Amino acid sequence: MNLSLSDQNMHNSSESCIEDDKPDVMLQCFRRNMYDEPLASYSNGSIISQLLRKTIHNKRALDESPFYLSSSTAADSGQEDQSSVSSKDSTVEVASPGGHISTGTSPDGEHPVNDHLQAKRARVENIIRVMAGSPNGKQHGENERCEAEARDTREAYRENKRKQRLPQHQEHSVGGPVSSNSDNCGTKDEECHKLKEQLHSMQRLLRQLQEKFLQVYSQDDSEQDNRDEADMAAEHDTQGEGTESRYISAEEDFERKSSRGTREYKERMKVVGYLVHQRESQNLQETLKQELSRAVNECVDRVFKKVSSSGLDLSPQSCMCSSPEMQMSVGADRKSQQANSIQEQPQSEEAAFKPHALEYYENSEAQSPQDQTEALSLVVRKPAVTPLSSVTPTVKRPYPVHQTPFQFNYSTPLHDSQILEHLLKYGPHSNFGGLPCLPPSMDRTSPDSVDLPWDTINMRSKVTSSHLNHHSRPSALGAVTVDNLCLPHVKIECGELQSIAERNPYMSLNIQEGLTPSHLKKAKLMFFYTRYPSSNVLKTFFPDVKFNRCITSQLIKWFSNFREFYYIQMEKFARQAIVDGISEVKDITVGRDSELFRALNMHYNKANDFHVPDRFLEVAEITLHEFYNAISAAKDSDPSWKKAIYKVICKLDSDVPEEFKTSSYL
DNA sequence: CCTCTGCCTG
DNA sequence: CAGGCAGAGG
Repeated sequence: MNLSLSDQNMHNSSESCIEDDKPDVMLQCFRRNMYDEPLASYSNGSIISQLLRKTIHNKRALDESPFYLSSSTAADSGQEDQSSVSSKDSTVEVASPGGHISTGTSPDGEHPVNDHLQAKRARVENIIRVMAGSPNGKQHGENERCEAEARDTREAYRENKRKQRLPQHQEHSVGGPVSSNSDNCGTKDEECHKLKEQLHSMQRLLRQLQEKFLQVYSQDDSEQDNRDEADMAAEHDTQGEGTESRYISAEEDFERKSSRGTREYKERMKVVGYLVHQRESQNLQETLKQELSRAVNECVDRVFKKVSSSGLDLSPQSCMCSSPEMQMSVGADRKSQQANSIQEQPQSEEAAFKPHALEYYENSEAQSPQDQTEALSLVVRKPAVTPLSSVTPTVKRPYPVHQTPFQFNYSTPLHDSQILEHLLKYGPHSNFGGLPCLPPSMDRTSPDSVDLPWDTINMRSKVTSSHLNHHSRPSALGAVTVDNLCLPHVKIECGELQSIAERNPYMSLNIQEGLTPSHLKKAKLMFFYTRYPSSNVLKTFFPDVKFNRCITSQLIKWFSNFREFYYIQMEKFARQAIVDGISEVKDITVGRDSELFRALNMHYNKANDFHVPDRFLEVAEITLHEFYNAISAAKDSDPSWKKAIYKVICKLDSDVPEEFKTSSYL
């Protein structure tokens, strides 16, 4: 966004770049001049250049975003909005030359190629060294030294660019002659080896930084939540208007929660992320985490603001947000992603990934759900977007299973990336298994020992089941992963979520035009409670469905079909009982081991991960008795003999648990 | 009339 | 499961 004049000039002038004519010529030139040539001279140049090429790709994606322009992108562009990084630590400086550092002007462009190569090489080395040099962010001396070195290399870089654009434009740049430093010594092989080692150490560092960062943040945020509220309010007052400032303040808010060292980690990780090819995905993760945390912070603020103004109740109970399952969809995504990263070609995915995350922020403030069409079409194949308010923000996925209830399978460890993926696709507030409602103490208990606040529903511990864990057991993994995400321990009531979802196009997308397999599964489970749900009940329990005549009748039809199957089974088993010579109705019972129950369970609860309420067994037994009696009494000769039974059964409906009302209950 | 239901069929 | 149909009920 804040392209300075000189920056634009750079773009323009670089259009004369020999090899490329694309809009991103500068990048192209940048790449070729800064990286490819010199690195190609190394034996492992291909690796590095590949890495750097990916950096360019990244940058391109980021270039479209104001958020990254202010910080991350500056590293490569050599230009930056000073104000946007003024609060950041020196680490950034390494990558962000700023406008005031003296740069060598070299209109003549007569530098020997050797100096060139060395300068470029030095730059890469410096950046790497900076990253590896002080992982704890306390070796300031080292930092400064690196900065000095980096400044030199930056100068080389600038000079390089200038060489391309200056033949015509005699830029009035300030600065002295370049000191193309070549502090390196040794052969190219040594260089190569050094680089390799540095790369490895950087990888390790990145991991450490990630961990530390997460720790620090998750520790801090709980303590600072209250203070941050006030801070945020003040900040909003003092800072400029507009969404952008909002987000900036959110970022600062986010950063305030981190220690200074952590901030340095973050900055370093940004830089490293652009350099280290192998850590590409991790870098993406980090970036996404930051952005997501920002988003969550903002949402929290909104919620609290609204709460404080409306005096709403934030009781955790009212927010039994269940976990939407992602199931195979996400699994597939995940797999493909992993496969991609293995094949080292995740660019396309990233390209489709980051921009969306950004759009999410860009649009979250002003855009109405209806306006959001383009951006999401990439993430979501289903174009239909309806503004219906929904309790649980979920985004439509490119899968027929819409609503993507997010499933945490115990047998499947979740990675941050998966959570992030979910967050990105379904919004920060798509439940991670009712996270907000559960006490932190439950978070890390063993999944099997978790006692969930479910009265009527108890999950059967079918760990191996890859199917729906319909009813969550939400917290165990969900909360943990959220912790790892450094997300604040948000306690958001569903109503608040809804209001957020209403305002946030990205989160209101889970409202579906039509019914999906998830809805069908939910309906089947509901059948355990009610055989004859009224349309009102259906509307109540499918809040994420945009009801119309067609949808309603379809849902009703479902239950009609359920009943049909149910009664067929009843009749079948009743007749079987008669055939078996059972003479007493009392001898007919329906237990969980009975064949009848198995048949029914197989139909309505195929995954067998839902604990069927005892009441359903009672009703089934009663129904079976009714059929037995009727058949025994030869009433089945009457064409409408079943109707009497229906009348009895329809009175046995019980209330569907409130938990089913959660839109993404499954 | 509309809604809901059940039955039949594919 | 969904579509079509007919019938009951408001």
